[in-house]
Amino acid sequence: MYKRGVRALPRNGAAGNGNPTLEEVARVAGVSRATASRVFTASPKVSPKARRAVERAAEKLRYVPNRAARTLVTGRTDSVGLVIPEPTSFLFGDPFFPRLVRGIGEVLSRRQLQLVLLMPQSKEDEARLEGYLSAGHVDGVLMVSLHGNDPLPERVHRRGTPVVLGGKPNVDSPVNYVDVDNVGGARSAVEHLIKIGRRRIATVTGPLDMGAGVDRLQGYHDALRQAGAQIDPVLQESGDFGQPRGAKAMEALLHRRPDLDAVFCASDAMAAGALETLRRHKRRVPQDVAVVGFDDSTIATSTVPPLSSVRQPIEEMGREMARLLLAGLDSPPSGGKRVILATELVVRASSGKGGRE
Amino acid sequence: MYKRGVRALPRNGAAGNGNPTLEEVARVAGVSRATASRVFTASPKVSPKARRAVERAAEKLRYVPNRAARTLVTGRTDSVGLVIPEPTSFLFGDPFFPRLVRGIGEVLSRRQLQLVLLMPQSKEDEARLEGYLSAGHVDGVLMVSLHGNDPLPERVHRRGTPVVLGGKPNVDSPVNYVDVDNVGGARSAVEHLIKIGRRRIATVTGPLDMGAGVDRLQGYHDALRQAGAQIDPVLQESGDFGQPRGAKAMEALLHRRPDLDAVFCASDAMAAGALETLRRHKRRVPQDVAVVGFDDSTIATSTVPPLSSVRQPIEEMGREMARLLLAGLDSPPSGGKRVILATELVVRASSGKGGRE
DNA sequence: TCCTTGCGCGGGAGCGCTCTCAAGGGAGTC
DNA sequence: GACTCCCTTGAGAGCGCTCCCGCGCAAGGA
Repeated sequence: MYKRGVRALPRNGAAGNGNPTLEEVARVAGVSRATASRVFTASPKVSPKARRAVERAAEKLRYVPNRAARTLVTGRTDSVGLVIPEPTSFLFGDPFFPRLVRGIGEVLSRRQLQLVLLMPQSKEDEARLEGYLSAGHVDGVLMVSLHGNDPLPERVHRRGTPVVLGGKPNVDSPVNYVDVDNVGGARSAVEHLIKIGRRRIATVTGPLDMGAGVDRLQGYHDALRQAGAQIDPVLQESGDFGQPRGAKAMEALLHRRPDLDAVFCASDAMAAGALETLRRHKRRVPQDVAVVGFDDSTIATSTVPPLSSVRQPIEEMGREMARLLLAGLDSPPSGGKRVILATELVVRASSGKGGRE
Repeated sequence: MYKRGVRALPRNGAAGNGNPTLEEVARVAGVSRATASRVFTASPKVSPKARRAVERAAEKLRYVPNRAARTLVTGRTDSVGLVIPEPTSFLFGDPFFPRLVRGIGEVLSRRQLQLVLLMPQSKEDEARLEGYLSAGHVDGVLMVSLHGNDPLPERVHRRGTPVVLGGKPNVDSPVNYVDVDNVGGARSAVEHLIKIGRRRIATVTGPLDMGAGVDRLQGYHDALRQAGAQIDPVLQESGDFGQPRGAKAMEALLHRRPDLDAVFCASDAMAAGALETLRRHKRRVPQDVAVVGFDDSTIATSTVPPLSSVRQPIEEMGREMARLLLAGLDSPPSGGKRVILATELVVRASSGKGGRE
């Protein structure tokens, strides 16, 4: 005898997981499926009585709408992707990542949107990513800090999915972005060094294939120029945001200009490295050499002396990215919006009183 | 005349987004939808010829399967949730969060699973979360570091969704978890202090409503006991993992036991605070007081002197969590699995040579 | 040559939901 | 009292996919 499939039994699939469906809620509430649906889609066309009945039934059955079914018909997924390229996560100072995600989450959760983390780890992943993002698996995309000129955001944007970048893209692109005022932050750091009487101000830059690296160098130049000072390439050394490179860069700077009296480092980690080197060379900080970092990370308060640093509104950046994306979800595709958030110099002992002015 | 709906036109919804469907791929490939489907579900029952035809058609049309439709019928979502309670993200040293997520992502991406970040930010969010997790919106759940005895993981586990915790739960629970060997790490730190000749070893604990806090204190006790030393409550001060509390706790300890000759801090940030206080009190580190931290964060290398610290395999913890979850997805619900990962003491100047032994 | 075996394939149902359409019924108007 | 209007409701189709069922055909055994 043949084994025969039994048609009447539910198949596997979502039906099998024991979750109540809208159908059941409607039955318990004594209304049609359509009316029950209207309650959950916040449609206004439901009588108070019917609404109450449905709400009670839903509560009783612990009903939770099936997102897949909803997505299938509406075309919305109620989720947004956050793309973080592999190398990025390590460059960031301190609690950058959690703070950013927190800001994003704050705004998204008010709209009941889920955040899907996408971290391509190989070329293969990256190739798949564009398809994934464009296929409607997410309603919008947030991306942080790309190196070089990644074509991905622009491609996805063109395919019609709203995109917001965190950090200025290297190339000129029609994609919306939010950035902190790296130029202004660096400028205020260097202006501060000038104001406390420093004249031979060096800098350790970030990686110059990143917007943040370029802009912080720009701010350094701006401040010097505005003060009528000359820009001396000998006072400039490039780094990678990491502590060891900071130490090495400081070594090189001291070798070339033993008489430098201040250094602006494009990250706190590099500034910590610089402090190390300065100590080894018996330079007093801030008396002989004043030091300012960037990021205002936890490192800044743990060094000796504590680091003056430029504070960035990371949470706010996350929030603003999410807000910009939400605006893009509601209205037709737009581009070219940019939001720049102010930074703030926090002066501590590494450039503070006790100097020689 | 009435406005009449035009039935023939596609409605809004996923059909409107211009993405090709399986139907179209099948048509182009000259096979049935069922056969095309078999190609994408990696079913073996497809002739090489048909398979090639489908693959070519898919490539040509840039076909990406619609996840919602697939989920609707299979009941799988191919995504897992990562739950991070609000207060948590701030407690963690340094690059904890990115490193953990990276480890998780490494394993998940090999299986094409998406990571959905869930950060309940209010009581309301938390209430919704249980429904969300149990309703089949994710195939499994990863959760990190809960305070107190959060009933959520156990509830979700009981409702049939695989769960893996990062960090030991406070209460005894049937939920799988991965943790680093906090007890062993702390023990090795204190044993090291004993070995370099310290006898009055104090500790600044973490929050004692967290597993990590309790276990690190436990390790401190174990090491002392094993060395035949007495456990003196006067040498013990509680903290919160943060730098300011570390500084304050050190103050209290020095006041009570001016003759202490070592301190083990349950986090690097607190150790940095302790160094601050010791400096103010003109204690030399490590000559007068040796200091060891925990986390081996970026702070550890930026202090003066650099901190000895206990290194944790964070990426590996993420990977192991993901692996454990994958195992749970494949096989029937299981519980009670636990994986403890070894830690490693990194000795630097704060407890190193130049001491007085 | 006929029958068995099994592999590959297509037909078709249905997952749970939203949304359009049209119908029912109560209130308001002349 | 008859008619109109609007507010609420239900029926039904269909989103794109997977999987069960059974058919047909080629290969192997008798």
